[in-house]
Amino acid sequence: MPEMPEVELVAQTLNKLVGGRKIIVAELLRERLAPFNSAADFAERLQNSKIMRVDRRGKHILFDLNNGHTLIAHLRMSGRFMLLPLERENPKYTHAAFYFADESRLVFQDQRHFGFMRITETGKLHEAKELKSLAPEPFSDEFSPKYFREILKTSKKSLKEFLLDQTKVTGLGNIYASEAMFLAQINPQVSANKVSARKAGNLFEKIREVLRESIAHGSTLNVNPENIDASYYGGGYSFGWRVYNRENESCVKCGTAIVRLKQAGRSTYFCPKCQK
DNA sequence: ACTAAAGCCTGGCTGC
DNA sequence: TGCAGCCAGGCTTTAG
Repeated sequence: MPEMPEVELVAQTLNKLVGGRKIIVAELLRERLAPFNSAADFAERLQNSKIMRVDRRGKHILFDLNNGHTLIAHLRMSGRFMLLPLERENPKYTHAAFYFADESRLVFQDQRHFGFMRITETGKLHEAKELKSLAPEPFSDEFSPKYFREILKTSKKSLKEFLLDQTKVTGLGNIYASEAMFLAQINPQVSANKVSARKAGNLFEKIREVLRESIAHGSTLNVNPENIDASYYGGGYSFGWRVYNRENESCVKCGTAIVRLKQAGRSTYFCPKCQK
């Protein structure tokens, strides 16, 4: 569900809330959450490990443990973390729980069961299949206008589908892909390899802009530990969408009705006048 | 090698 | 009020 800015904020918040804390006991309550680790293995690798820090790669959250392991977690559509006091019961759809010495616990809750976790050796983290084919981080030097122009040339997919491909560009999801194409005034149906160098350069800037803007909005929110994803469910950025979820509403630039179309089964929103 | 569709799940909303 | 059908910000797997 969340895209890169939301995952970034969740990771930052987790780092503040549980970074430096030691997991006394871990429970995998739904085995399929971590299909590559048995429940026993999962519990054993986390037990008595200290969370050194919490980071992000793409839309993955990484818990760096002091025992040579890293817990990879992906929220997918509906996953969320909550830090609960002892007296609070696990909410419905709690699939994992990590207990700390003060008896508070971090739970992972996921209504739609799409999220997943995996514990891997930190030394082999870059080999993990979830991470190894991800494109460079959007704010890294490696993700450059030149990289972006050249990778665009390799794909005949529609620009929208291309932007959602995490091996080409990492971090964008359905919302920010639409938003970035609107700001860059490019039609989402154009083939990736047909985007001109000038437009590609512009889109590159707009991708960074929407991500930066969203992080800035979310980070001003007061995040409730019991709902660590509050930054995007209740957050301010959803009010700032220019085209996303605005079918038939007026374009903020020219007043034309925003159009929704389906690409690869997903909704894309765009202004047919501004994005010819 | 590509692309398209199905699949994983639950729940909320819309329209009849 | 009930119910069918559609929708959901992600990603993988299977079929073609």
